[in-house]
Amino acid sequence: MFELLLHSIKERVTISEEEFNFCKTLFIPKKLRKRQFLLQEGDVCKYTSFVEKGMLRTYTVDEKGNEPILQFSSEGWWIADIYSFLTDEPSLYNIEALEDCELLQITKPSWEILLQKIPVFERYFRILIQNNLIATQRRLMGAMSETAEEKYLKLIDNFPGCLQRVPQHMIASYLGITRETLSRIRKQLAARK
Amino acid sequence: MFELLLHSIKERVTISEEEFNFCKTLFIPKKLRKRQFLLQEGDVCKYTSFVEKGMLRTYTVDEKGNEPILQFSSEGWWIADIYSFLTDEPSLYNIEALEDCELLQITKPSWEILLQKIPVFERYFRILIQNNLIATQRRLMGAMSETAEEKYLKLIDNFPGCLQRVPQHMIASYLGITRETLSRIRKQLAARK
DNA sequence: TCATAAATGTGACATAGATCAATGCAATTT
DNA sequence: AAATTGCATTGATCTATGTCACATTTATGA
Repeated sequence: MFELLLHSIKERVTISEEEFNFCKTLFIPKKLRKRQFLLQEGDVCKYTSFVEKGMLRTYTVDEKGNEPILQFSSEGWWIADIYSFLTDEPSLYNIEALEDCELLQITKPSWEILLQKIPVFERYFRILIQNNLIATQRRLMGAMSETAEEKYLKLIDNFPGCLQRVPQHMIASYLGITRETLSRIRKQLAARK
Repeated sequence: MFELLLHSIKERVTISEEEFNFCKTLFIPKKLRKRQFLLQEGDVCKYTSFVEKGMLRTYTVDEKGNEPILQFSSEGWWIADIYSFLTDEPSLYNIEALEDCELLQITKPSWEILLQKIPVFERYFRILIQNNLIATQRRLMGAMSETAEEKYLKLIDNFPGCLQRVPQHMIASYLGITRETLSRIRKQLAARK
Protein backbone atom coordinates (compact mmCIF):
# COMPACT_ATOMS: atom_id res chain seq x y z
CA MET A 1 0.00 0.00 0.00
CA PHE A 2 2.92 2.35 0.54
CA GLU A 3 5.09 1.18 -2.36
CA LEU A 4 4.20 4.05 -4.68
CA LEU A 5 4.90 6.62 -1.98
CA LEU A 6 8.20 4.98 -1.10
CA HIS A 7 9.12 5.00 -4.75
CA SER A 8 8.25 8.68 -5.12
CA ILE A 9 10.49 9.49 -2.16
CA LYS A 10 13.43 7.29 -3.10
CA GLU A 11 13.42 8.72 -6.59
CA ARG A 12 14.31 12.11 -5.14
CA VAL A 13 16.10 11.67 -1.81
CA THR A 14 17.76 9.05 0.37
CA ILE A 15 15.78 7.71 3.28
CA SER A 16 16.39 4.83 5.72
CA GLU A 17 14.00 2.03 6.39
CA GLU A 18 13.32 3.18 9.98
CA GLU A 19 12.63 6.68 8.76
CA PHE A 20 10.14 5.41 6.25
CA ASN A 21 8.50 3.20 8.84
CA PHE A 22 8.00 6.22 11.01
CA CYS A 23 6.75 8.20 8.06
CA LYS A 24 4.09 5.58 7.35
CA THR A 25 2.57 6.03 10.79
CA LEU A 26 1.66 9.63 9.93
CA PHE A 27 -0.55 8.80 6.96
CA ILE A 28 -4.21 7.98 6.94
CA PRO A 29 -5.60 5.87 4.09
CA LYS A 30 -8.70 7.23 2.43
CA LYS A 31 -10.96 5.92 -0.30
CA LEU A 32 -13.11 8.07 -2.52
CA ARG A 33 -15.82 7.01 -4.95
CA LYS A 34 -16.07 8.58 -8.36
CA ARG A 35 -17.66 12.05 -8.16
CA GLN A 36 -16.91 12.40 -4.44
CA PHE A 37 -15.20 15.59 -3.31
CA LEU A 38 -11.91 15.67 -1.48
CA LEU A 39 -12.26 19.42 -0.96
CA GLN A 40 -15.00 21.93 -1.62
CA GLU A 41 -14.70 25.65 -2.17
CA GLY A 42 -15.03 27.46 1.13
CA ASP A 43 -13.66 24.61 3.22
CA VAL A 44 -10.18 24.56 4.69
CA CYS A 45 -7.85 22.04 3.09
CA LYS A 46 -6.98 19.89 6.10
CA TYR A 47 -4.88 17.29 4.31
CA THR A 48 -2.24 16.88 1.70
CA SER A 49 -2.92 13.64 -0.15
CA PHE A 50 -0.77 11.25 -2.11
CA VAL A 51 -2.63 9.45 -4.88
CA GLU A 52 -2.17 5.69 -4.76
CA LYS A 53 -4.88 4.95 -7.26
CA GLY A 54 -7.36 6.92 -9.35
CA MET A 55 -7.57 10.38 -10.86
CA LEU A 56 -8.78 13.71 -9.49
CA ARG A 57 -9.24 17.25 -10.72
CA THR A 58 -8.66 20.56 -8.95
CA TYR A 59 -10.82 23.37 -10.32
CA THR A 60 -12.65 26.59 -9.50
CA VAL A 61 -16.01 27.88 -10.60
CA ASP A 62 -16.08 31.49 -11.81
CA GLU A 63 -19.03 33.91 -12.18
CA LYS A 64 -19.53 33.03 -15.84
CA GLY A 65 -19.95 29.39 -14.87
CA ASN A 66 -16.60 28.28 -16.31
CA GLU A 67 -14.75 25.61 -14.40
CA PRO A 68 -11.08 26.14 -15.23
CA ILE A 69 -9.02 23.15 -14.13
CA LEU A 70 -5.78 23.77 -12.28
CA GLN A 71 -4.64 20.19 -12.38
CA PHE A 72 -5.35 16.55 -12.84
CA SER A 73 -3.66 14.24 -10.35
CA SER A 74 -3.22 10.54 -10.84
CA GLU A 75 -1.12 7.77 -9.30
CA GLY A 76 2.14 8.95 -7.80
CA TRP A 77 1.17 12.63 -7.49
CA TRP A 78 0.31 14.78 -4.51
CA ILE A 79 -2.83 16.81 -4.31
CA ALA A 80 -3.98 19.66 -2.06
CA ASP A 81 -4.73 23.34 -2.14
CA ILE A 82 -1.37 24.27 -0.69
CA TYR A 83 -2.41 27.82 0.09
CA SER A 84 -5.36 26.73 2.17
CA PHE A 85 -3.38 23.88 3.70
CA LEU A 86 -0.61 26.21 4.83
CA THR A 87 -2.68 29.15 5.98
CA ASP A 88 -5.92 27.53 7.16
CA GLU A 89 -7.80 29.98 4.96
CA PRO A 90 -10.90 28.68 3.15
CA SER A 91 -10.06 27.25 -0.23
CA LEU A 92 -11.10 28.66 -3.59
CA TYR A 93 -10.76 25.25 -5.19
CA ASN A 94 -12.79 22.10 -5.50
CA ILE A 95 -11.08 18.73 -5.70
CA GLU A 96 -13.20 15.94 -7.12
CA ALA A 97 -12.51 12.27 -7.78
CA LEU A 98 -12.90 11.45 -11.48
CA GLU A 99 -12.55 7.73 -10.73
CA ASP A 100 -12.66 5.65 -7.56
CA CYS A 101 -9.54 6.69 -5.67
CA GLU A 102 -7.22 5.49 -2.96
CA LEU A 103 -5.26 8.16 -1.16
CA LEU A 104 -2.77 8.50 1.66
CA GLN A 105 -3.52 11.63 3.65
CA ILE A 106 -1.44 13.62 6.06
CA THR A 107 -2.65 16.45 8.29
CA LYS A 108 -0.70 19.66 8.75
CA PRO A 109 0.43 18.80 12.30
CA SER A 110 1.68 15.41 11.11
CA TRP A 111 3.32 16.99 8.10
CA GLU A 112 5.18 19.38 10.38
CA ILE A 113 6.33 16.51 12.54
CA LEU A 114 7.52 14.74 9.42
CA LEU A 115 9.57 17.74 8.31
CA GLN A 116 11.00 18.20 11.77
CA LYS A 117 11.87 14.58 12.53
CA ILE A 118 13.08 13.65 9.08
CA PRO A 119 14.61 16.81 7.64
CA VAL A 120 15.27 15.21 4.28
CA PHE A 121 11.55 15.70 3.64
CA GLU A 122 12.18 19.43 3.35
CA ARG A 123 14.29 18.56 0.37
CA TYR A 124 11.77 16.08 -1.01
CA PHE A 125 8.95 18.58 -0.91
CA ARG A 126 11.19 21.36 -2.22
CA ILE A 127 11.95 19.24 -5.26
CA LEU A 128 8.30 18.34 -5.85
CA ILE A 129 7.18 21.91 -5.56
CA GLN A 130 10.02 23.08 -7.76
CA ASN A 131 8.97 20.72 -10.52
CA ASN A 132 5.38 21.75 -10.15
CA LEU A 133 6.42 25.40 -10.39
CA ILE A 134 8.41 24.78 -13.56
CA ALA A 135 5.45 23.00 -15.16
CA THR A 136 2.99 25.67 -14.04
CA GLN A 137 5.20 28.45 -15.40
CA ARG A 138 5.26 26.74 -18.78
CA ARG A 139 1.54 26.33 -18.81
CA LEU A 140 1.12 29.99 -17.91
CA MET A 141 3.34 31.14 -20.75
CA GLY A 142 1.42 28.87 -23.08
CA ALA A 143 -1.91 30.16 -21.81
CA MET A 144 -0.76 33.70 -22.60
CA SER A 145 0.58 33.18 -26.09
CA GLU A 146 -0.52 29.95 -27.71
CA THR A 147 -3.59 29.27 -29.84
CA ALA A 148 -6.16 26.72 -28.70
CA GLU A 149 -4.78 24.19 -31.15
CA GLU A 150 -1.20 24.63 -29.97
CA LYS A 151 -2.28 24.13 -26.38
CA TYR A 152 -4.08 20.93 -27.28
CA LEU A 153 -1.19 19.53 -29.29
CA LYS A 154 1.23 20.24 -26.45
CA LEU A 155 -1.06 18.52 -24.00
CA ILE A 156 -1.18 15.47 -26.23
CA ASP A 157 2.51 14.97 -26.10
CA ASN A 158 2.96 15.99 -22.50
CA PHE A 159 0.22 13.79 -21.06
CA PRO A 160 -1.00 11.33 -23.63
CA GLY A 161 -2.32 9.09 -20.85
CA CYS A 162 -4.61 11.75 -19.51
CA LEU A 163 -6.69 11.92 -22.67
CA GLN A 164 -7.91 8.37 -22.30
CA ARG A 165 -9.01 8.77 -18.72
CA VAL A 166 -10.60 12.20 -18.71
CA PRO A 167 -13.73 13.36 -20.55
CA GLN A 168 -13.14 15.85 -23.32
CA HIS A 169 -15.00 18.73 -21.81
CA MET A 170 -12.58 18.58 -18.87
CA ILE A 171 -9.61 18.60 -21.20
CA ALA A 172 -11.12 21.77 -22.63
CA SER A 173 -11.47 23.26 -19.14
CA TYR A 174 -7.85 22.40 -18.45
CA LEU A 175 -6.79 24.18 -21.63
CA GLY A 176 -8.95 27.20 -20.90
CA ILE A 177 -11.14 26.76 -24.00
CA THR A 178 -14.73 25.66 -24.54
CA ARG A 179 -15.74 22.10 -25.27
CA GLU A 180 -17.14 23.21 -28.64
CA THR A 181 -13.80 24.69 -29.67
CA LEU A 182 -11.97 21.55 -28.61
CA SER A 183 -14.40 19.39 -30.52
CA ARG A 184 -13.79 21.45 -33.68
CA ILE A 185 -10.03 21.36 -33.26
CA ARG A 186 -10.10 17.59 -32.98
CA LYS A 187 -12.22 17.36 -36.10
CA GLN A 188 -9.77 19.50 -38.06
CA LEU A 189 -6.79 17.55 -36.82
CA ALA A 190 -8.47 14.27 -37.76
CA ALA A 191 -9.26 15.62 -41.22
CA ARG A 192 -5.66 16.75 -41.78
CA LYS A 193 -4.73 13.29 -40.47
CA MET B 1 24.95 45.22 1.12
CA PHE B 2 23.51 41.97 2.50
CA GLU B 3 20.78 43.47 4.68
CA LEU B 4 17.95 42.77 2.28
CA LEU B 5 19.01 39.17 1.84
CA LEU B 6 19.37 38.67 5.57
CA HIS B 7 15.93 40.13 6.02
CA SER B 8 14.45 37.83 3.40
CA ILE B 9 15.95 34.83 5.17
CA LYS B 10 15.06 35.82 8.73
CA GLU B 11 11.50 36.49 7.69
CA ARG B 12 11.13 32.78 6.89
CA VAL B 13 13.59 30.75 8.94
CA THR B 14 15.96 31.02 11.88
CA ILE B 15 19.64 31.37 11.12
CA SER B 16 22.68 32.11 13.31
CA GLU B 17 25.16 34.88 12.71
CA GLU B 18 27.99 32.48 11.84
CA GLU B 19 25.78 30.66 9.41
CA PHE B 20 24.91 33.88 7.67
CA ASN B 21 28.56 34.94 7.59
CA PHE B 22 29.38 31.71 5.84
CA CYS B 23 26.45 32.17 3.51
CA LYS B 24 27.73 35.59 2.47
CA THR B 25 31.00 34.14 1.24
CA LEU B 26 29.13 32.15 -1.42
CA PHE B 27 27.61 35.14 -3.16
CA ILE B 28 29.11 37.25 -5.91
CA PRO B 29 27.92 40.84 -6.29
CA LYS B 30 26.94 41.86 -9.80
CA LYS B 31 25.82 45.15 -11.32
CA LEU B 32 23.75 45.44 -14.46
CA ARG B 33 22.96 48.57 -16.47
CA LYS B 34 19.49 49.16 -17.77
CA ARG B 35 18.80 47.01 -20.85
CA GLN B 36 21.60 44.58 -20.06
CA PHE B 37 20.78 40.88 -20.10
CA LEU B 38 21.27 38.61 -17.14
CA LEU B 39 20.33 35.61 -19.28
CA GLN B 40 19.63 35.09 -22.94
CA GLU B 41 17.59 32.38 -24.58
CA GLY B 42 19.82 29.45 -25.48
CA ASP B 43 22.31 30.06 -22.70
CA VAL B 44 22.47 27.99 -19.54
CA CYS B 45 21.35 29.81 -16.41
CA LYS B 46 24.53 29.62 -14.34
CA TYR B 47 23.34 31.68 -11.38
CA THR B 48 20.42 32.26 -9.13
CA SER B 49 20.33 35.94 -8.24
CA PHE B 50 18.90 37.91 -5.39
CA VAL B 51 17.81 41.43 -6.33
CA GLU B 52 19.26 44.09 -4.03
CA LYS B 53 18.27 46.98 -6.22
CA GLY B 54 16.48 47.50 -9.51
CA MET B 55 13.91 45.66 -11.59
CA LEU B 56 14.15 42.90 -14.17
CA ARG B 57 11.83 40.97 -16.45
CA THR B 58 11.85 37.31 -17.46
CA TYR B 59 10.25 36.70 -20.84
CA THR B 60 10.27 34.53 -23.95
CA VAL B 61 9.89 35.42 -27.60
CA ASP B 62 7.45 33.27 -29.57
CA GLU B 63 7.11 32.75 -33.34
CA LYS B 64 4.47 35.44 -33.68
CA GLY B 65 6.86 37.93 -32.11
CA ASN B 66 4.99 38.18 -28.82
CA GLU B 67 7.10 38.57 -25.71
CA PRO B 68 5.00 37.14 -22.89
CA ILE B 69 6.49 38.08 -19.53
CA LEU B 70 6.79 35.37 -16.89
CA GLN B 71 7.75 37.72 -14.11
CA PHE B 72 9.03 41.05 -12.94
CA SER B 73 11.56 40.89 -10.12
CA SER B 74 12.45 43.81 -7.91
CA GLU B 75 14.19 44.33 -4.59
CA GLY B 76 13.96 41.38 -2.23
CA TRP B 77 13.10 38.78 -4.88
CA TRP B 78 15.08 35.98 -6.43
CA ILE B 79 15.46 35.56 -10.15
CA ALA B 80 16.64 32.70 -12.35
CA ASP B 81 15.34 30.20 -14.84
CA ILE B 82 15.15 27.42 -12.30
CA TYR B 83 14.73 24.72 -14.89
CA SER B 84 17.91 25.67 -16.72
CA PHE B 85 19.72 26.32 -13.44
CA LEU B 86 18.88 22.87 -12.11
CA THR B 87 19.36 20.84 -15.27
CA ASP B 88 22.06 22.79 -17.15
CA GLU B 89 19.79 22.76 -20.17
CA PRO B 90 19.76 25.88 -22.36
CA SER B 91 17.15 28.35 -21.23
CA LEU B 92 14.02 29.36 -23.14
CA TYR B 93 13.89 32.64 -21.28
CA ASN B 94 15.52 36.04 -21.47
CA ILE B 95 16.15 38.05 -18.32
CA GLU B 96 16.70 41.75 -18.88
CA ALA B 97 17.38 44.63 -16.51
CA LEU B 98 14.65 47.26 -16.76
CA GLU B 99 16.65 49.61 -14.51
CA ASP B 100 20.24 49.67 -13.29
CA CYS B 101 20.45 46.69 -10.95
CA GLU B 102 22.51 45.32 -8.12
CA LEU B 103 22.38 41.59 -7.62
CA LEU B 104 23.88 38.92 -5.40
CA GLN B 105 24.59 35.82 -7.44
CA ILE B 106 25.22 32.25 -6.43
CA THR B 107 26.40 29.43 -8.70
CA LYS B 108 24.89 25.98 -8.56
CA PRO B 109 27.91 24.38 -6.85
CA SER B 110 27.84 27.10 -4.19
CA TRP B 111 24.10 26.75 -3.84
CA GLU B 112 24.51 23.03 -3.25
CA ILE B 113 27.15 23.70 -0.61
CA LEU B 114 24.79 26.15 1.01
CA LEU B 115 21.98 23.58 1.19
CA GLN B 116 24.32 20.93 2.48
CA LYS B 117 26.15 23.00 5.11
CA ILE B 118 23.14 24.96 6.32
CA PRO B 119 20.16 22.65 5.92
CA VAL B 120 17.71 25.31 7.00
CA PHE B 121 18.15 26.72 3.50
CA GLU B 122 16.23 23.75 2.16
CA ARG B 123 13.32 25.09 4.14
CA TYR B 124 13.93 28.68 3.09
CA PHE B 125 13.92 27.82 -0.60
CA ARG B 126 10.99 25.46 -0.17
CA ILE B 127 8.97 28.31 1.27
CA LEU B 128 9.98 30.74 -1.46
CA ILE B 129 9.18 28.29 -4.20
CA GLN B 130 5.91 27.37 -2.53
CA ASN B 131 4.80 30.99 -2.49
CA ASN B 132 5.86 31.44 -6.07
CA LEU B 133 3.88 28.34 -7.03
CA ILE B 134 0.76 29.62 -5.28
CA ALA B 135 1.03 32.96 -7.08
CA THR B 136 1.72 31.32 -10.44
CA GLN B 137 -1.26 28.98 -10.04
CA ARG B 138 -3.50 31.97 -9.44
CA ARG B 139 -2.17 33.77 -12.44
CA LEU B 140 -2.71 30.66 -14.54
CA MET B 141 -6.32 30.33 -13.46
CA GLY B 142 -6.82 34.02 -14.20
CA ALA B 143 -5.15 33.69 -17.59
CA MET B 144 -7.60 30.91 -18.45
CA SER B 145 -10.83 32.53 -17.36
CA GLU B 146 -10.61 36.29 -16.83
CA THR B 147 -11.18 39.08 -19.33
CA ALA B 148 -8.36 41.48 -20.16
CA GLU B 149 -9.93 44.11 -17.93
CA GLU B 150 -10.22 41.75 -14.97
CA LYS B 151 -6.58 40.77 -15.33
CA TYR B 152 -5.52 44.39 -15.35
CA LEU B 153 -7.63 45.32 -12.34
CA LYS B 154 -6.24 42.41 -10.36
CA LEU B 155 -2.72 43.43 -11.25
CA ILE B 156 -3.40 46.93 -10.00
CA ASP B 157 -4.27 45.80 -6.56
CA ASN B 158 -1.72 43.02 -6.37
CA PHE B 159 1.27 45.07 -7.49
CA PRO B 160 0.42 48.74 -7.54
CA GLY B 161 4.14 49.60 -7.30
CA CYS B 162 4.96 47.77 -10.49
CA LEU B 163 2.84 50.05 -12.65
CA GLN B 164 4.95 53.07 -11.87
CA ARG B 165 8.25 51.44 -12.70
CA VAL B 166 7.39 49.42 -15.80
CA PRO B 167 6.36 50.71 -19.24
CA GLN B 168 2.79 49.97 -20.23
CA HIS B 169 3.54 47.70 -23.13
CA MET B 170 5.36 45.39 -20.72
CA ILE B 171 2.40 45.35 -18.39
CA ALA B 172 0.41 44.24 -21.40
CA SER B 173 2.93 41.47 -22.14
CA TYR B 174 2.71 40.36 -18.53
CA LEU B 175 -1.07 40.16 -18.80
CA GLY B 176 -0.93 38.33 -22.10
CA ILE B 177 -2.74 41.07 -24.06
CA THR B 178 -1.60 43.63 -26.64
CA ARG B 179 -0.52 47.16 -25.76
CA GLU B 180 -3.42 48.52 -27.83
CA THR B 181 -5.94 46.56 -25.79
CA LEU B 182 -4.39 47.72 -22.55
CA SER B 183 -4.46 51.31 -23.72
CA ARG B 184 -8.17 51.01 -24.52
CA ILE B 185 -8.96 49.39 -21.20
CA ARG B 186 -7.23 52.19 -19.35
CA LYS B 187 -9.16 54.74 -21.32
CA GLN B 188 -12.48 53.11 -20.48
CA LEU B 189 -11.59 52.81 -16.81
CA ALA B 190 -10.58 56.48 -16.70
CA ALA B 191 -13.86 57.47 -18.36
CA ARG B 192 -15.93 55.44 -15.88
CA LYS B 193 -13.76 57.04 -13.20
C1' DT C 1 -32.71 -3.68 -20.30
C1' DC C 2 -34.59 0.32 -20.15
C1' DA C 3 -34.45 5.19 -18.98
C1' DT C 4 -32.21 9.05 -17.75
C1' DA C 5 -28.30 11.58 -17.71
C1' DA C 6 -23.73 12.79 -19.39
C1' DA C 7 -20.80 13.67 -23.13
C1' DT C 8 -19.84 14.94 -27.80
C1' DG C 9 -20.73 17.07 -32.33
C1' DT C 10 -22.29 20.73 -35.43
C1' DG C 11 -24.39 24.88 -37.38
C1' DA C 12 -25.43 29.98 -37.12
C1' DC C 13 -24.17 33.93 -35.11
C1' DA C 14 -21.80 37.29 -31.73
C1' DT C 15 -17.78 39.47 -29.79
C1' DA C 16 -13.43 40.35 -27.27
C1' DG C 17 -9.36 41.22 -28.50
C1' DA C 18 -5.78 41.11 -32.33
C1' DT C 19 -3.81 43.31 -36.23
C1' DC C 20 -2.53 47.06 -39.13
C1' DA C 21 -1.61 51.74 -39.86
C1' DA C 22 -1.06 56.42 -38.67
C1' DT C 23 -0.16 60.27 -35.22
C1' DG C 24 1.70 62.81 -31.47
C1' DC C 25 4.68 62.89 -27.51
C1' DA C 26 8.39 62.06 -24.36
C1' DA C 27 13.08 60.87 -23.66
C1' DT C 28 17.76 59.75 -25.02
C1' DT C 29 21.74 60.48 -27.83
C1' DT C 30 24.81 63.26 -30.56
C1' DA D 1 19.07 72.01 -30.07
C1' DA D 2 18.29 68.70 -33.41
C1' DA D 3 17.55 64.07 -34.37
C1' DT D 4 16.52 59.57 -33.48
C1' DT D 5 14.20 56.17 -31.05
C1' DG D 6 10.80 54.39 -27.86
C1' DC D 7 6.19 54.71 -26.08
C1' DA D 8 1.21 55.54 -25.85
C1' DT D 9 -3.07 56.51 -28.25
C1' DT D 10 -6.70 55.95 -31.58
C1' DG D 11 -9.39 54.38 -35.62
C1' DA D 12 -10.66 50.77 -39.01
C1' DT D 13 -10.75 46.29 -39.82
C1' DC D 14 -10.28 41.09 -39.08
C1' DT D 15 -10.44 36.66 -36.77
C1' DA D 16 -10.20 33.06 -33.33
C1' DT D 17 -12.95 31.65 -30.14
C1' DG D 18 -17.19 32.02 -27.46
C1' DT D 19 -22.26 31.51 -27.20
C1' DC D 20 -26.60 29.43 -28.06
C1' DA D 21 -29.48 25.89 -29.70
C1' DC D 22 -30.28 21.46 -30.98
C1' DA D 23 -29.08 16.67 -32.53
C1' DT D 24 -26.56 12.43 -31.73
C1' DT D 25 -23.98 9.18 -29.24
C1' DT D 26 -22.38 6.90 -25.10
C1' DA D 27 -22.60 5.79 -20.11
C1' DT D 28 -24.85 4.39 -16.10
C1' DG D 29 -27.54 2.90 -12.50
C1' DA D 30 -32.36 1.28 -11.06
